Amino acid sequence: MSTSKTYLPKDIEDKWYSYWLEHDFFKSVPDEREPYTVVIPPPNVTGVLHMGHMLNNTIQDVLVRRARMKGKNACWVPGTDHASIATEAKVVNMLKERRISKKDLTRDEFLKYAWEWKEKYGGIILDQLKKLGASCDWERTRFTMEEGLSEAVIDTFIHLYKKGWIYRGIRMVNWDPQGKTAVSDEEVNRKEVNQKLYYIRYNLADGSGYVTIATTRPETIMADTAVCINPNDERYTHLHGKKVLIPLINREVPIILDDYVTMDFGTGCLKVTPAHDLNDYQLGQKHHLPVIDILNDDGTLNENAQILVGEDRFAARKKIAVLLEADGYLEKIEEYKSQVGFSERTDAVIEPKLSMQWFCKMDEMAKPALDYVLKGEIKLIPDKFVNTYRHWMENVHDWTISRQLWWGQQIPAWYLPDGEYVIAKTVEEALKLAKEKTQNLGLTATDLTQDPDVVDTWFSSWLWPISVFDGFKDPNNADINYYYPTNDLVTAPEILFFWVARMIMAGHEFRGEAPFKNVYLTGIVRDKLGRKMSKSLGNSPDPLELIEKYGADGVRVGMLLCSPAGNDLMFDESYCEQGRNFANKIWNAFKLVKGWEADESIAPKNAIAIEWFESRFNQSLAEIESNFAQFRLSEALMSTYKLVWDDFCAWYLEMVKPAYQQGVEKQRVDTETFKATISFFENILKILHPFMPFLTEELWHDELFGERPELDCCIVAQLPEVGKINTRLLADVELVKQVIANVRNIRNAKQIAPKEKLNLSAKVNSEVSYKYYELIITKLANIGTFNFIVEKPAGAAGFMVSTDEFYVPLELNTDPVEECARLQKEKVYLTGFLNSVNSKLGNERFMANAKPEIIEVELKKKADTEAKLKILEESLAALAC
RNA sequence: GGGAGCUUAGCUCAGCUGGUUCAGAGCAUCUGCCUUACAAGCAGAGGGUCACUGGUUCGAACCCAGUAGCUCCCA
Repeated sequence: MSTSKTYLPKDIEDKWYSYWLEHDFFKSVPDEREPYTVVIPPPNVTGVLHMGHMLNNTIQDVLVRRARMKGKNACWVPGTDHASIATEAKVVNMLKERRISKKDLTRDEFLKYAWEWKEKYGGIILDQLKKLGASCDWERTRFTMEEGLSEAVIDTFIHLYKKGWIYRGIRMVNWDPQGKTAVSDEEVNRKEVNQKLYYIRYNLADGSGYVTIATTRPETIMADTAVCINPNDERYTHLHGKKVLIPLINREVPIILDDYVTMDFGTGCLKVTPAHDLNDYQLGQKHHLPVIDILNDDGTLNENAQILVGEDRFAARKKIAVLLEADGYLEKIEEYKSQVGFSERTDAVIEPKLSMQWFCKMDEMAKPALDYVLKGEIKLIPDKFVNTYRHWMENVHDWTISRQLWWGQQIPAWYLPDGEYVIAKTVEEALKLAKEKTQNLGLTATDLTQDPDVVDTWFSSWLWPISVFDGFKDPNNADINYYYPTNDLVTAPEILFFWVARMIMAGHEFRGEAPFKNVYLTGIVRDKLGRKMSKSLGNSPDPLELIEKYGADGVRVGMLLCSPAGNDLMFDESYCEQGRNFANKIWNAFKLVKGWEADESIAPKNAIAIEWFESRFNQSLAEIESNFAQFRLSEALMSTYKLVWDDFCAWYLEMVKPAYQQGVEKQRVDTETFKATISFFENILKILHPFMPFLTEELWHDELFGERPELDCCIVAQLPEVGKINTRLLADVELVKQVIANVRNIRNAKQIAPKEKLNLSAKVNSEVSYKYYELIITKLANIGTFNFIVEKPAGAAGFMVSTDEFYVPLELNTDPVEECARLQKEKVYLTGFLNSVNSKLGNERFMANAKPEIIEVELKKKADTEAKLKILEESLAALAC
């Protein structure tokens, strides 16, 4: 082991990661132990590691490593998501660079390229997770589009279709003209955008005047099939039953009446465009209006528009404004703010579009999925998300599951020449069904065409906790029976509905059981200024560079230090720096102890320090356990941090550390101290391991801890159990620490060097036996002689700890005036405090209502304060001031 | 428009059933130290009208109402 002055993570991280892999420490197979299962939220196969993944996977790894160290059979299943839209877009771009157009390829040719791309670039992210130390069972790595998982998707589709929960229909969908596919409501982000509101005149067909309508989308007027006014609008009664001409193309459309129209918005006249607006579509259905679709799939205008054919919708908007203006149809343009939908995947403006799509009914599945959470069978952490979850589940819409893409599971619907369809897993089965359906025995496979669309990616990831254990293919296999339901799911709140809710639905439908017990929702990683980390802002650090700079352990600690459960975290590199410094602190504490050697001939003298640290350790351990039980990871880490840095390094090691012995290679300490310290250190390594796996594993194997068999590794060490806690000792040592701090303070104030010994006199008025702690006090406060007195000495700097008095005789006499002022100030404070306590105790209603314990506390406050005041008075009298 | 949440030290956050010596932590800051493990360190210190206004209570950071600001979700 190197003895460098600082911890150098680079040398050891790869070494130990490989060691763990080679010895199958991450591997899990069912056995008699209790399982602990986590399935990774599968990152996009196209993805690269970002800060959100870092946080998410650090948390999962801490939980998994802890479970492993608690003797559970820990299984963390990794994998990736095929991410239809994102991946297909990447492949299309790759092809573009090679001057190949998707249009010129057959489906099979395209998929060949896509798989090629996936093999080459996909899954980089999983290798990156290894750098972080993720202890996934890599042999279980799954991919949502691999054969078995795709089969599960198809079976699920058929199952739900047979139940009548999947149907086909013409609906207004959210169309992404860039991805050229429908997307679900959940994949549409609404943003407020500054728009223009165009006021356009429509001439009445009979030439008797005109009406003015207001619209943000003038390019769609050619798709209008009516103008609508509110029947109660008195301004327009003269228009009832009339017709108007659409400007520029002069097509005649009726004026219809409906109280849907808001009279005070715009002009009170609404253009009705059923093909390009959801509300207009509903209005059109009600009034039996025709539907004229003037847009192509890519957002350009088609022949139905008659003018501006081939122009993009936004270019057309500008151009038509010019045309309308030129012909005198444009009355005015106003600035207007409104919500516009953007595609989550491509950020293109969503176009409402009528199309034939597949839908999955949600209402029946939502009910039981809601119950799991409301009844507490699934816990959401933090629980504030329960409300959000309920709200969504009670207002759930049917799920648009078809996507006009090739990368994904192709919908198992087969169309017959007459437009009818059958749902079947294979073309053979489809043919059989088709023959039954049509009674036409002459049908052949070539008469059937499979639906070209694929299902939404979430339609495969909602099966993830089941499908990774092959629970569809083989519903009774050993893995699924052992690992399902999983324990904890760690994910981002933004996919609570996309993914978490639907997994619960699928879990209930296909296993009759919730897929997990706890859902830990992490915050969003933001920068110091609270902005979301994003590529375009360039405010996201590269996680791998951070690991390079601060070590994986440092970064893990940094992530957790700033991640309160459920709140967004304002990430800053300085947290990683703190993590690195912590690693270094541990490294150096280790170096200190490694420089020691047990010597039988030295009499043990640190029994008190040892007993104290043992109690302190157990106290912290209890705290850490309770924090973990409540998923307060950040606080569990902080308790650990303080235990190690403050209690172990700053106090314990300083208490027991031998004075420097010159001329020896190793510093000699008594055997008892040596053994205790090593055992403490080993326990500290254990509780640190889930947070800092690499450093702890490295130190674990040092010869200081003795010879270890090959498989005796920190990663599988069993966490210590909470042992006995001597609370009296802990309380006493707190007082002892105060004595030491006060002496140090006097040193500081009087500019006395730490090396110079001081004398200390104690006038003990309480029950505390300071004699017992003499060694600790003299060592840590660097005291020459420590004696006990009954009379206050003259010319000494004094301080009080609880009701005990301490004096440090100084060569330079203390200034009596200064001392007097200090005591007076103290007296004023204590008198005020006593008054407030007395008034409380004198209050009849307090005495009548407060709990007895509280009254007791107040009485003790009173007694203590009175005792202190008495001592103060004596001191003041002695100083004659 | 509907709903949820937040506001405590310069920053990030704890503060559990209203009650433990005038509200805690980490970081940052200030002062002094290169003290034979660690300057990525050590010792010590300072820093708060618990967003605001009112109410309930013997007692409020905590409960209630209102106000302001911020965040998120849904339409």
